[in-house]
Amino acid sequence: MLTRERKALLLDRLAAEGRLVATALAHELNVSEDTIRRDLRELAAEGRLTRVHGGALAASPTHRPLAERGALQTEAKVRLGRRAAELVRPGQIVILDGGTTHLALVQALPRDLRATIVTHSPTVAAALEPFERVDVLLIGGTLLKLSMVALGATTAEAFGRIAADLLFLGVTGVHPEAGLTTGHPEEAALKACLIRSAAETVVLATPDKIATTSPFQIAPLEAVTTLVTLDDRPAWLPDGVDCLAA
Amino acid sequence: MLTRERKALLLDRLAAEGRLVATALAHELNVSEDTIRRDLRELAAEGRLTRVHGGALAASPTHRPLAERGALQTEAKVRLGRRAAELVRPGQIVILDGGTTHLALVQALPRDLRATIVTHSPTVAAALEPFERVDVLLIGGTLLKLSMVALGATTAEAFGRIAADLLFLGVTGVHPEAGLTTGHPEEAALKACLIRSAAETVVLATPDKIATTSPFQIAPLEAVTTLVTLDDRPAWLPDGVDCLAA
DNA sequence: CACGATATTGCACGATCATGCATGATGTGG
DNA sequence: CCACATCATGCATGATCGTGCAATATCGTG
Repeated sequence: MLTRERKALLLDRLAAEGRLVATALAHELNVSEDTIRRDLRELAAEGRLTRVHGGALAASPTHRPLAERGALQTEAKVRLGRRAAELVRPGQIVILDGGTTHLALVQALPRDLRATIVTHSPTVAAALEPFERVDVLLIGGTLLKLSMVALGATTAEAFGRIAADLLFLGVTGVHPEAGLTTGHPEEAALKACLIRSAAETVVLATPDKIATTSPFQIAPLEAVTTLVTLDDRPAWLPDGVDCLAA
Repeated sequence: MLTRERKALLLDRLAAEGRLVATALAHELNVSEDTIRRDLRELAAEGRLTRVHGGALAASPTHRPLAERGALQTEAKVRLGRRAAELVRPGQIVILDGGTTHLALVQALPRDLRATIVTHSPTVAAALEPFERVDVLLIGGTLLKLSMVALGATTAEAFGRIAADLLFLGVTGVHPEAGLTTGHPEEAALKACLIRSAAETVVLATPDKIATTSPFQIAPLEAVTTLVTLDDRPAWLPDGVDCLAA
């Protein structure tokens, strides 16, 4: 039996019976208990069920709407998010910028991740609700409706007091000469603050953003530590910048 | 039977019958009384029930995770939200506390409302996205997963700098003697800050919160300007407090 | 086809959890 | 005050868990 097939069967069974018992399933499916435990652990990390001692129970239903909203994500963003989620190490302090791409990133994080996430996006913060072991630091400010992030002097000041390990930065343009750009002047200024507050800067760029520019510059390309894309590394990317293909 | 499953069953039974008898449950579930006692002890430690000699009684309601109660976006909350939304006048500065009831309030606001809304709940902030003419001031802080609101010194300080016209306050208990109460000490302290930051305080109370208490007091009943309920005005409500039936 | 990379599985190990029992303490009702 | 039920605690036992490791299968690529 295929692994994915077995996992699907586990979820079906869970939906039907409301609970799963590891030992019974191992015997029934003729695999070791280790394998079943592994399956359950992985499904739990995806938030599809709740792991308990001896088996698993159905996940609390409130966390479903998140999964549904995830359906509106484009394939590209989901892939970028998954790849980027692998960059987060346990215990790190991570700044998450706003935007649907980073929402996809959140959805790709393992449910049992232990980390501190700093964000000025209420949408991202709300999506972090199911992650019990993640400490969330919400940065306030005046909300910009267009991109749903907090802006303003207090926001910048708050980020100035933070030294994070990792920053996931949202941009609307990545260009050989213009560097990182976005469509709103205050947002650009704040994003520059974010870069200063983190040791490493990761930019997730869907193909439509590569080699394009928006009116307001955030920083030169050299400010980026890692660029995550779907395609191959652009030739014009500076040597100091890593490039990961999702 | 799985341990967690058994605990869930105990809570269900408690909700249905209002009390639990240890010996009877031990016999019924085919486990020793020690096990049942252990379960009850642990559930009591989590605040999900009140331990008494011989069994357990229902605990004061809902200082449970948002996830568990949020699932039921009940008719009651929608009605309360609709009634409360009528209290908001154009141009006002309004503080919105967290909680599903206030989420219902947001849904009931007119889409063309022009106002400033201040909130420390990312969930509420996210729900305000479609309101183009509403300015949203997001207050940051450390996010409490249980109720999904920002807490901490910076949060309180930020509210201290605000003078709002109207506050919609979330509580888990409205009681003639204990006053307004909630299930988390820091939350209670912050809610007291909110009251000081607003000229008028409105409390939306579903029937399960009326005449009940939670462990931590926010303020006496006199701090309330208007109480919005589903039923008639409670007799014990101080004279200075208005009461609206939704 | 050959080769390395990756995924999957089972096993071993020490750690943790759940359970029932014994014991002495505490509460309850007469 | 006594008899009895209930309780908390410590302990032993077996089940379950997570991790690291090795064997095998599968995949991708040249």
